[in-house]
Amino acid sequence: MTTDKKLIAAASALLDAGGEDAVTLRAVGHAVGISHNAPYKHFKDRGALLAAVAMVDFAMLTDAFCGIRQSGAKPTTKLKRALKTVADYGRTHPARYRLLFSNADIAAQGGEIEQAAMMAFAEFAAIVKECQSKQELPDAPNAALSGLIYASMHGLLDLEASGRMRPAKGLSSVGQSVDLLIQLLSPKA
Amino acid sequence: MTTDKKLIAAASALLDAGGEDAVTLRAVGHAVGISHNAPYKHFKDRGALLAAVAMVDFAMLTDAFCGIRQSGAKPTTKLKRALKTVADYGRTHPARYRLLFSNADIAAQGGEIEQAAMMAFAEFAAIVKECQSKQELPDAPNAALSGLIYASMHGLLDLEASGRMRPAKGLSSVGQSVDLLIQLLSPKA
DNA sequence: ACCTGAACACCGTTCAAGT
DNA sequence: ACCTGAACACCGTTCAAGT
Repeated sequence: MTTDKKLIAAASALLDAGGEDAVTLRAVGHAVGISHNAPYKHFKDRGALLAAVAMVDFAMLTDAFCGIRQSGAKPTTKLKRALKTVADYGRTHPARYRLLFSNADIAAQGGEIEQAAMMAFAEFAAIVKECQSKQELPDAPNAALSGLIYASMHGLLDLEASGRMRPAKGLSSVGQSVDLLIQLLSPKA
Repeated sequence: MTTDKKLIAAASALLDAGGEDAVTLRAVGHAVGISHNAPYKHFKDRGALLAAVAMVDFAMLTDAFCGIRQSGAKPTTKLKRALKTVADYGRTHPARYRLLFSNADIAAQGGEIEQAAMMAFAEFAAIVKECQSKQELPDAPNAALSGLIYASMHGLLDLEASGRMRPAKGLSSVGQSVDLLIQLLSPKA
């Protein structure tokens, strides 16, 4: 494995283990067995290394969505699976999820990262479109509806991750809330 | 004004001016005219100072929601106004908004801050309940529906603030997306 | 009670120097 | 081309000392 890949893998592992603050260049360098400033020969700065982690994960999500879309399941099942994929990823790797969907510095780097994000969204939107074709979701503009559904999912996950989904709020779980949303959005239900 | 209040005001201003990273105890102390470690006599640590800022803002949102609820407007108008209040606050003070709704460390402090958050949510839920009573929103459990609507709003705002609401995604604006949500949720529309 | 200055253990980043 | 060690300008936090 090249040093670049090793650095990305180390940063990814540190994100899972201790959150974004744990990803210091000193810790990353130490994990790979090089000095704390050697990463600068592979990435412009700390932000670029984190963006590289995000790139890998966006590609993974795109693949996952694509696999679900090409499966033989019925549209709403595909949608629920796609949303569950996101929820599982967000819960298992909260710091990495935030990198992809909540970190302004990452998005500000534009270019490759923005394209990777748009590819993942396009796959998601394609699944939503299938639901719309089968009249299982309303006839709103596909991008707007897909964005709204994704944003709802994101809001639920972010509130949960930051400890704001208290049972007292009636938000017993992200899964239940998503199911409620899809049910309420279903035409004529 | 007591030193405590001055520190909170200074931290709040620094959040608006330069984001969370700009709120260093050195900068806060300097703004108030004391040394960089004097704040420790008023707040346990940097996190407690930020939590105090969040407390003030939660109370402000609670008041705003309460005022809207007691107005003579029709329920859906109240709901839209409440959501617009949140959107305006989130856009004008993004760093402070994140403190209230995205910062895990703040929520983890529990106690007072959690209670302040729940009071704001209760006011919001009361407005949603009025909409439900007038059959303008579906007959789902109030807390679950309120949480879902708020989470959607939060997801839209967070994605926008972090630079992920590209027009290409069909999410031309948070306002339009919120309107779409309320329209789609309206029974028999 | 409230504040100060020095100090400690960290950061990201830069740079001269090595191979 | 890739790496190292020292250095710089920051942090949050602690502590002894002052009033």
